[in-house]
Parts: sequence; C-alpha cells; structure tokens
Amino acid sequence: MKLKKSERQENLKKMIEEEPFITDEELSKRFKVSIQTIRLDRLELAIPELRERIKYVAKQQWDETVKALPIDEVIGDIVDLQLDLSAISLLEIGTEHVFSRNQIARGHHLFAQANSLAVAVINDQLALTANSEISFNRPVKLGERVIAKAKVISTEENHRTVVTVESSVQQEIVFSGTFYMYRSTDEERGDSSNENRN
Amino acid sequence: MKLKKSERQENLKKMIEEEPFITDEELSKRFKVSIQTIRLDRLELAIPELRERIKYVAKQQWDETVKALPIDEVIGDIVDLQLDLSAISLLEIGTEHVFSRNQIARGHHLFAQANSLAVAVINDQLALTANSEISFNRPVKLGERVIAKAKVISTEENHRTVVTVESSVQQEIVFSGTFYMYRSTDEERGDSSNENRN
DNA sequence: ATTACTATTAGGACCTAGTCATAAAACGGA
DNA sequence: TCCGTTTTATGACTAGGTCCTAATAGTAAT
Repeated sequence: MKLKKSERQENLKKMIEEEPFITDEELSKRFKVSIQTIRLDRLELAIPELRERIKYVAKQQWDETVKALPIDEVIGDIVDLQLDLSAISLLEIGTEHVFSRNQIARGHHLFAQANSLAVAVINDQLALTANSEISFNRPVKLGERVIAKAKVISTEENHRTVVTVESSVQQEIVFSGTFYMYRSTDEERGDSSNENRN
Repeated sequence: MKLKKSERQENLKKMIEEEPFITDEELSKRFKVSIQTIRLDRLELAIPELRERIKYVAKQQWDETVKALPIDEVIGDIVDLQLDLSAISLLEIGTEHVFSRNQIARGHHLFAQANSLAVAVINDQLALTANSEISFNRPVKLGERVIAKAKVISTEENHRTVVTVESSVQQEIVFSGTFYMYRSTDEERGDSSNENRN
C-alpha cells in the first residue's frame, strides 16, 4: 500500500496548487495509480481539469494586464487629480511592500507613489524626474494607508516644473519630497533627439 | 467581396492580439469566412491555436509570480558587497520597468535599485532611509544594463550613515543619489520603541 | 471563352485532455 | 466468506484543434 486515499488527495491538492500545469496522466504516474483514480480524486475535490486551470490563470493575468494599462502610470490609486495643479493618491501598504523582518515599508515604494504622482499631475506628453530631494520622516508599517498629496509649485518656461509631495498616514507626515520635473509635449523637437542620444 | 485576404489577415492578427481568448469558430463568424480559411490564415501568420495562446499567457503570469517572490531583499543583482564600505548591483531594464509610451525606465526603479543597495551595504540589523537627494541625469531605455555603485561615506555615532550611489550605463552616469541612512542593531532600545510609536 | 492561378471551402483521419456513465475487479475488515 | 470501499477498465462523446487531400470559386490575362 502506497498511500491511503485521503493522503493521496491531500498531496494531490497541494501538488496541483504548486504546479497547476500538470496533466492527469503525469499525476497518475507520480502517484502510481490509474488516470481514472486521479479523475475521481479531482471530482471529489472539485478541482477543475487542466485546461480550465490554465484558462483561469491566464484570465487573471489578462484582467491584470487590462487593469494595468490605465493604472500603468501611477503607483497607488488616484483619488483626485487637477492637472498642473494638484493630485492625491492612496496606497495601502501590503506584505509586498514591507521588509519581512520588521514589517516596515521599503522606502522605494513611498518614493514610487510620490514620484509617479508627480509624473501624473503634469499635463504633458512626457514627464521625467530630473532631480529630487526627499525625506522619510517616520517608518510606515504594514496595513497603513498612505495618502500622498502633490502640489505643482512652479511651471517655468524651460520645460521645468517643480512638484512637492507630502505623504501622510492619519494626518502624520511620513514622507515628503520635492521633485524637479522635465516635461515636454511630443510635438516639440526636444524629445526624440533626447531619446536617441544613447 | 468583403475583405481581401491581406486585409483580413491584418485584422485577424490585431483581433487575436487584443482578444487572445477567441476560437477559430468565433473568428470565422466575425469575418464571415469558413473555419478553414481562418486556420489557413493563422498558419500563414504563424499564430498558434487558442490553447497554446492561453497557455502562453498563463505561463507568463506564473513566471512573474515566481519571479516576484525572491525580489524581496534587493532590487537588481548584487555583484559585489563589502559591508560598511561599498557595493555594486546590476539591473537590466525590462518591459516591466519602462513607460510603455516611450520605453523610458520609470524613475522609481532606478531609485529602488540605488536605495535597496544603500540599505544592503549597511552592516546592521535595521537600516532605513531618512533623507535623500537624487538626480536623474539622463533617461534609461529598455534593454540597458544599469550598474549601481554604492559607497559608504561616513558612519557617525548617532545611528547615521551617509551612502552615495552612482548608477551608470556603459560608463555614462544616469543616476546619482546621496542617502542619509538611519541604522540600528536590534539589541538596542531605539528600534522597537520607535516601531510601536503608531 | 478558355486557361491559369489564387483563394476559399469541404471532408476525413487523427490528436489531447478531458467528461460522463457503467461495470468489473481488487482490497480490507468483521 | 461476504460487504463496502476503492481502484481500474471500457466505451461513447466533447472542444478545439492539426494535417492532408481534393473540390470549388473568383479573378486576370491571353
């Protein structure tokens, strides 16, 4: 006797979770049982067939891709946006943002939220960060909601705009930064020559 | 005559790109041709069948999930590390790092590489960025390899360390930053009291 | 109109990775 | 030994194709 039914089914479940692109045939070889047994197991465990599993993973990916396109530009959710004036975005700190050791958000995520908001607030085809001074006032922890507020300070003629961003958790400022942005409408000459420079 | 072969094939290609989960049958209805014509078209355009398309999308998703996990500690690959002295990391700019519009790397990825390197070089349990001044000297494009070099400038007694990072592509500096870091060994009192402060 | 050629459609055999239903066989425990 | 569970086998059928052959349409040039 290799494994009891219940044991096999538990292992099966885990195996399919870890490796969803596996056929019944391959599973039957691994467990040294017939293909029909595997199918009975899937039936009892309500695990769909390979093609449905693949489809499910692919749909997720597709939905995210579709979702990601409009989001692409900004990290966090924009809750208010007045072009060339101000913008507000919200970022909820999840496990993917923190150091596993101490649950403190990694600085570059706060920077990314602020920086992408500074890019988004600019009403031009192209906006790139040229310089920036930032400070992290206190650590942000897992589960906190960071609200970033961007303000456009000055828009000079020479393709430069200054944007300040203050990020806070419950009224307490956790991050602040000044972003010196380069901006350009694509129609102008500056852009493509700039891009080809490498 | 509805569409010429070449026109239909162009549209077909676009349609499948936009909506890869479409069967030949559905396509044949849309173009009002037989299923065989659609299959000939796919053959000529080297477009794989529905199931292969789904599998491809799903694999991508899967690979990214797997890839996203180990990223945790440092953005980029560390190629040299001398604790409390210097460190070097390498980041190859992929499609996930760039603005789709112009293929220029988004600033926060360069920041993330530099910042996480500054954190990594510090020989203490806890290292957090307190302040930073950074500048983006020229846009970095898709496919370029960014080499970030971090140097520890000064290590004062009061938990502060200054680290500079210069990132370059083929000897040309693309990013530079100064990071004012807060560091602490976990044994000391400062850390946990600090963390519980919210 | 006839020929020549491309484009389209049709058909059948085969494939994978299954479903669903039925039945037979093997195994474990009282 | 008999009973109930578990496993295996078998056959019919499905979607969404591949691959190959062959017939038919449509268009253009002679």
